[in-house]
Amino acid sequence: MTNRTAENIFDRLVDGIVAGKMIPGEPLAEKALAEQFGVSRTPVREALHRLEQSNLAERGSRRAFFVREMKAEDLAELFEAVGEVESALAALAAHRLTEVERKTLMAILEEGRACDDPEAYSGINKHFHNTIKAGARNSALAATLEDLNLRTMAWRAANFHENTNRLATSRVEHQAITEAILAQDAEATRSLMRSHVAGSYVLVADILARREP
Amino acid sequence: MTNRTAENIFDRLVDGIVAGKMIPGEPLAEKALAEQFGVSRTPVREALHRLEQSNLAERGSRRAFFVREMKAEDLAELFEAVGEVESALAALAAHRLTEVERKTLMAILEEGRACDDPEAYSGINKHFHNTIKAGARNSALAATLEDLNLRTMAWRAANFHENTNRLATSRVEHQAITEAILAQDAEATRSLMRSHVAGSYVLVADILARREP
DNA sequence: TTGTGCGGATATGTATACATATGCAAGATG
DNA sequence: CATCTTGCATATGTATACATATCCGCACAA
Repeated sequence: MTNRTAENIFDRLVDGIVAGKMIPGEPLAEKALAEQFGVSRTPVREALHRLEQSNLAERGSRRAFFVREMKAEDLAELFEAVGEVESALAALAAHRLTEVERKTLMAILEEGRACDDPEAYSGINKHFHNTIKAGARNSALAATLEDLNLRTMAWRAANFHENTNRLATSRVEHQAITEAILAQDAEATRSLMRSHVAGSYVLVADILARREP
Repeated sequence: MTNRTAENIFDRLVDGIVAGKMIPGEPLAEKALAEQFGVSRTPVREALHRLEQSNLAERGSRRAFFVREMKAEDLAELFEAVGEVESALAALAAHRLTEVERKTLMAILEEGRACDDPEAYSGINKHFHNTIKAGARNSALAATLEDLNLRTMAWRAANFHENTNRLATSRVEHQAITEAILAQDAEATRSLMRSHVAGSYVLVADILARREP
């Protein structure tokens, strides 16, 4: 009786969209998806509604769902929002990190220094941001960030693969953020984190500019 | 063929929870609600899922929905999150408000000065915050704030009715925030807005402390 | 008396049938 | 020939029937 089917459909749809297999603007018809996944329309409906609330799908006329179009403008807003929320979390973390987490952060920096593979570094990067997010001790804000990040993930992924230059920059910025956190300088932390996220957006903007000239 | 039924159920459930008519911890059984509203389980299911995503309901064992319990700790996190997001929006608005919006803001202050009725002031307060939210030109962040606010609304409402003292304080703080925005001082705006939201929380914390001693 | 296990009751998950609204196309009419 | 109207096709919204898992109570045994 578990909700596994609907959850499963949702996850598969998210994967499809995030991986870019489902093109923005593509219609998400209940019947077609139900047939494709071999289930009835009911769990598909549920998954689509969750997609809408996650802002990965939107509704057009006839109440039909579509993969959400991402205009350059929307993406810029999204990254700005991520920057604001993540920097707020980091500022809180500056005063709230436990000793264990501080050591974790330093260990992550060390690990990052020894890593030249963009793929592997992506994991280290996640660990870094997750540690800060957890250290802020605010689950409401953390959940908010996760929501926002879900929508930028596709772009971040595309980004890291194309650009190894970003790796070195990221390393330096992580270093600076860590230092500010360890110094419990909330305002510096906030400002550095905001720039860090904005920096990761610049590349995305480039990709976007090349796609829609 | 509109989605009116499910939407309607959702709104009514939100109202019920926000108005405090549905007690936290109270089970939300599909069948019972369906009978209560005179519809089938299908739209009720949809409404409950939306409630869950809005964090107004949660699931227990047996996958049943309950009105979400709000511990003092959770509420504190929530208000902190609201403060961070709303202050971020205000900081952005400091540089992005249109001339029309600036004048609106000043008009709202004027209106607030002439208002001693807490009920009416609540509307003016909303208008003030909405103007800033809109002026930030970031719909993703604005939507985030709305999500968070939905969950604090019940407490804010309870609050304003009990305390007329808060009205004068709010007026002064709005004045200060407006001045910072008009001066395009993003950092001052951010800091003032954060305190403003935190201040509105203090009263909620008092109510909470009296309820759970 | 207490603990374990089985079975019924019940609530949720899924499938399907039916209702209804929207869009498109074809035909009639000016 | 253009435009409006009408009807059908199709997709979503809702209701209901069926499947299945969880919980509770009762009985039986240690």
